[in-house]
Amino acid sequence: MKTQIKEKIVDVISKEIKEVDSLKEKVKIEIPKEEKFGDISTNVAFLLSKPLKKKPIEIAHQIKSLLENEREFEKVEVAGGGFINIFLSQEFFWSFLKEAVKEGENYGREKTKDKGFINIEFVSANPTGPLHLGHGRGAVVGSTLANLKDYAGYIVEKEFYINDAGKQIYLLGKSVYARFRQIEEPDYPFPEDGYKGEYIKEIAQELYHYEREKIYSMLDEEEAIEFCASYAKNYLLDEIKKDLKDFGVEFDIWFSEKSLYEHGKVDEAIEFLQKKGLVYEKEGALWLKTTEYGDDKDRVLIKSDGTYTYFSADIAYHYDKFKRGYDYIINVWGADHHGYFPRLKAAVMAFGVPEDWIRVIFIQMVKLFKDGKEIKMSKRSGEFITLRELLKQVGKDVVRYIFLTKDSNTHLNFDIDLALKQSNENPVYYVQYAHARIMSVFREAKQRYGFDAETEFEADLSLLSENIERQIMKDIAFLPELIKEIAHKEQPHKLTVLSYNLASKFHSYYYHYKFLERNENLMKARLFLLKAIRNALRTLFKLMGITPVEKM
RNA sequence: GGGCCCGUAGCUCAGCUGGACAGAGCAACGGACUUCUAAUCCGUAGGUCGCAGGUUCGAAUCCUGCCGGGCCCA
Repeated sequence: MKTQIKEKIVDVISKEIKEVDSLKEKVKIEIPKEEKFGDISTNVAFLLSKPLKKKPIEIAHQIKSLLENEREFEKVEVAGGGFINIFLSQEFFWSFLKEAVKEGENYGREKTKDKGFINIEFVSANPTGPLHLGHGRGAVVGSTLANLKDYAGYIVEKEFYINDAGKQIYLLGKSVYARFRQIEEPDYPFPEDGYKGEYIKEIAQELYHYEREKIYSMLDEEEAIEFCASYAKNYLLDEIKKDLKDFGVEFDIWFSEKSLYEHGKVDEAIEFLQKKGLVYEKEGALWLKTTEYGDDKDRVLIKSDGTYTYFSADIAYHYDKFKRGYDYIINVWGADHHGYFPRLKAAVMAFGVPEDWIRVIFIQMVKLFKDGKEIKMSKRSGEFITLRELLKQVGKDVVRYIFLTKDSNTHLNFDIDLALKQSNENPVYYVQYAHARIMSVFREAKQRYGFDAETEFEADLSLLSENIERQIMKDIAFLPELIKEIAHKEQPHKLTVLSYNLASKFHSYYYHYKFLERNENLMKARLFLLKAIRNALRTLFKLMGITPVEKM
């Protein structure tokens, strides 16, 4: 809608002021914070100031007289040294209102998926333990971003990369095996750097129960460790999948690192780069010329002992993604990996894709607070609060919403006590309450008047003449565009702001006006508006993965 | 030593592809329930946008230096 209006404005101006065409890119259409500045404002006059060698305010007045004749614009004003503020006509908003009522939780959603084919990889936790809060944050950001891109017309694949081939998995096997042996021989040594969490003992117990004979009959200890590793990995992966599902996160692809080796994908990728002349040998190792693509030094693919580096596996993984034909890919990583990005990007660019084909969203740390104190977390020592525990304590909606309130690039302090409070310190309830209240009004309308707001009905929208009603209509009209902007800029955290603002306007509306009026036409008109609000809220909730509760 | 992120109201943070007096929530203070759910609403107060320069008609926003906190690498 903003783009439509921009076209319109530029078009009208260019009839008299040709210079505007070349500035089109820089023309900004904004939705002013303050009502008195209109529904839409633009900075064109400032931009034209230089080429026309006139004061912005003079140009603004000239433009005003041009725009005033357009019927979409009810009123045009000049203010603040050259801003042009435009008030849109009320009829303009009605079509959006009707659309919101008609389309439910898919209000404004792009109907054709022609924007592109993309992949978003997130969480990708090692299957060596339960998910912690950092993973949770990544899961929320990743899944919400996927929802946003989907809304905006992309075909999105969500992917989880399973690191099931490295040292960690071996160590996991060793740890489980040691706990297993300790059941009969309490003195059996536990590996010094092993995983100390209680869950290791649980897995060992399970193995002892079902596979005791089998493991003890294995002659080679390494074989037993490998068996334990594989068992534990599957066990933990199942747990991870379950946790994610309960958290409202599902994946399309579970990609195994191990499978890369098993299917010779690493060699395949290296060969591909070799043919491009980007690989060389030095000091017995095989190197990739990542410096050709902006990395600060070349990187090893195969070490002098003949083993692959983790980097080469990652290249193979991304080579696989490259061949799948995505328009671009997004990786959601913990911020501690930022140093790794330049070399991966370089390697990926070596395949022949543009720089922005691969994007990374970094997730900063989550610090957990309880009773005003920080709870330090460490996987090795086994001391941490898992995502599961947090979900059990606080609930999915609260965790998702709070994880979304901040830009993923800033540290997040998660205060458990605050999250547990069912009070106005907790914004999730505020937003959900708005939805519940509307549902309550609908129930009441049915009971009192036998009026079912869920069925299709007509309403005289001209009766929605209160100021707050106009404001709400405006919010609803602009919502789809704002969501798409958020999708484009990859800023899922802004969804919370949109939902909070809409809820806030509704709460105010609720307090000041009655919806179940004796005047049937007025009632219908207001219920129509309420239905649009409810659907707009549902649209936002769906994107954020929050439940639209009917009663609170 | 090098790199990345952050520093905005008492607290938690928006705003940062430059624009209208710097915003919100919570906390504080004062008001509003015979009403469709007060998990709500209405109002008051609160800020040298870390510091110093620079670019610009205009800087929280861009550039440089410094200070403070975090993370990664060596």
